[in-house]
Amino acid sequence: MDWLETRELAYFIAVAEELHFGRAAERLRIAQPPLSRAIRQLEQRLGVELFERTSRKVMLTAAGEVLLHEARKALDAVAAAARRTQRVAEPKLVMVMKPGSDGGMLQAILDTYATERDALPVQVQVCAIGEQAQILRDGRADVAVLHLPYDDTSGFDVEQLRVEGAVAILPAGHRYADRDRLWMSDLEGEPMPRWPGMTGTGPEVRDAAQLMQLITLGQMIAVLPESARIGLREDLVAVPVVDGPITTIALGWPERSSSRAVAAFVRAAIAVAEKEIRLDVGSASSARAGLSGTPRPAG
Amino acid sequence: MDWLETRELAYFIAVAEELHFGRAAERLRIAQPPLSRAIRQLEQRLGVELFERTSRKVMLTAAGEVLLHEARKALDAVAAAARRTQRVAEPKLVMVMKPGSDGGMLQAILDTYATERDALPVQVQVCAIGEQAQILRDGRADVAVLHLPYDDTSGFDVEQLRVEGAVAILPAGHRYADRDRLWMSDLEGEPMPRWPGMTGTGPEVRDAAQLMQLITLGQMIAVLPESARIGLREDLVAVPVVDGPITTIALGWPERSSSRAVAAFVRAAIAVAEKEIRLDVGSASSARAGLSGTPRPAG
DNA sequence: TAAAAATACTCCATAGGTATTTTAT
DNA sequence: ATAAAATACCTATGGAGTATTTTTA
Repeated sequence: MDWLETRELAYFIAVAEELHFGRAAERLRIAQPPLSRAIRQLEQRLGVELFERTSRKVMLTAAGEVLLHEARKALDAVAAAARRTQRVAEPKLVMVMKPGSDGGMLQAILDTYATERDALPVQVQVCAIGEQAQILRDGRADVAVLHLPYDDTSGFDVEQLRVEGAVAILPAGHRYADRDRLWMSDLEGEPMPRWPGMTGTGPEVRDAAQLMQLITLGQMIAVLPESARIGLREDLVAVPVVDGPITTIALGWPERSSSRAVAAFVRAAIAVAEKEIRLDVGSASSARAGLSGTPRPAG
Repeated sequence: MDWLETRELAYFIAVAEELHFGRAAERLRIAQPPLSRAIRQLEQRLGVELFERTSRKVMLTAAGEVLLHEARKALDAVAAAARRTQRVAEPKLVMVMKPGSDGGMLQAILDTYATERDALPVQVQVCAIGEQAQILRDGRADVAVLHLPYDDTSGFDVEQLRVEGAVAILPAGHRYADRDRLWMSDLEGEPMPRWPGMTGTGPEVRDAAQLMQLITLGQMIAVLPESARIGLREDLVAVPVVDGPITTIALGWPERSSSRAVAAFVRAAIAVAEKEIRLDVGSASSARAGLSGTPRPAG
């Protein structure tokens, strides 16, 4: 054999993440000695030291860091291969999004899609913030609603749907609640949420409901894309932030996809987004830009 | 185990490509029966039929087509994991390009790169036409010079370096050899080369030297990016084709790369390309466009 | 009837387990 | 002294080989 086996990569990742052979073995539900041997063997096969180990501490070498990175990508691809193959049997399109991230376009997209010739039943899967990319990468979903530049789009083809400005979400009684617009500088010093996986200060927030709760309680405020207005609790207000971050709502799908169903979904989404913009011409609150240059799926 | 093994995917690909268990087994250097069993087992594990087989013919099912596509991506990723890990030990940057595809910028890029703090020794690997993407994908190279829209960039991050117009390469005695410019319509009916992997008519051509030879012999002409002028044989002439295809010379590297060396190389290439354009302002023969919007490697 | 895949069986390489030793803090 | 990795040794799963049967064009 001249190839690395999936099992070896999975074992390596477990050890690299735990930095402890015993715990990693437990996680893998095997005993510690075979794991030690497997890693040694992997190192010999690659001709490279992956860990520096003493009896007290396990550390990744530079080569180990690279393999951790690459092995994750490889295992994602292997998992995706299995999932996407199995999904052929039960034809449906799985779309993943975080709650409320569709800017109110989803219903129209689904309706338009349903009229397409290549349409399949759509299963909308709602996930936690920041999870979409991983779910798309390992084959659990076929399409994702992404927010640029926040979500990592590498490895995906992407089509931008809409560009949104920012609004500040404030408790109704906030001193800025009556303002008709704000600047970022107005908000300096206000506590802001920290999303999972992001670094920074402030309390970590897992989802929007949690965030809104904290804002209501006066613990923090947040600057969000303007579509956060949709379905806002009545004890909160949204004030445009003129120089706030611009967000792009986009659709992502696996690179080099050959799925007609995905292609049809993307077409439907673009049609809806373009229709919206046409209705919206002249409004300062919404604009569409930078749409070309992204390849669409084949078919 | 709940994951597919690399071996199973490799076996599957062999059968899917040969559509014949005996030949596939030979290629894999194993006997036919274990291969049949392995594929059956894979089908059972996935719960999906991958082949329709009779004793006379083997055909891929729809699910099989999907798996072939996905398994190739997955095995590329596994191979890349091994190669990139091993390469940490012998630190160098491998750059892959097809001959003459650098538009004359390479020397300057290498010189600029050498002055960067994160620079490593560079090994320039010259490959056949259309091979760059695969070599980058399976980890044999760290960076590639690509020609858009001809090379498939999916799975890579890309930075555009220069946009080029087209020239027709003609034998010195050709009836258009003295023209100072041409239109595509002038060239209708002329025999043109067919590149490997591309469909179309005309004799297949593997590399530029071969192509130039055939043009010299009056067997064909070619429309190429204008940098093909560099080092042109003296028995050939290049005439601008006003409405010919526009080519972009770009640098590609693995998505989500975290290599400082790659990042430095990309910086150097961009610096050189931008300097060239500054020198070139006002010239009609060269322009740079659409540079932004592509992420650069981290680090 | 013949080419090719599937079955039957046998064997052995190796993944994995248990008991123990070594090592570095 | 002790936590944790490595080593020694054993077991058994399952991958691969040979011989044979089944299938269908």
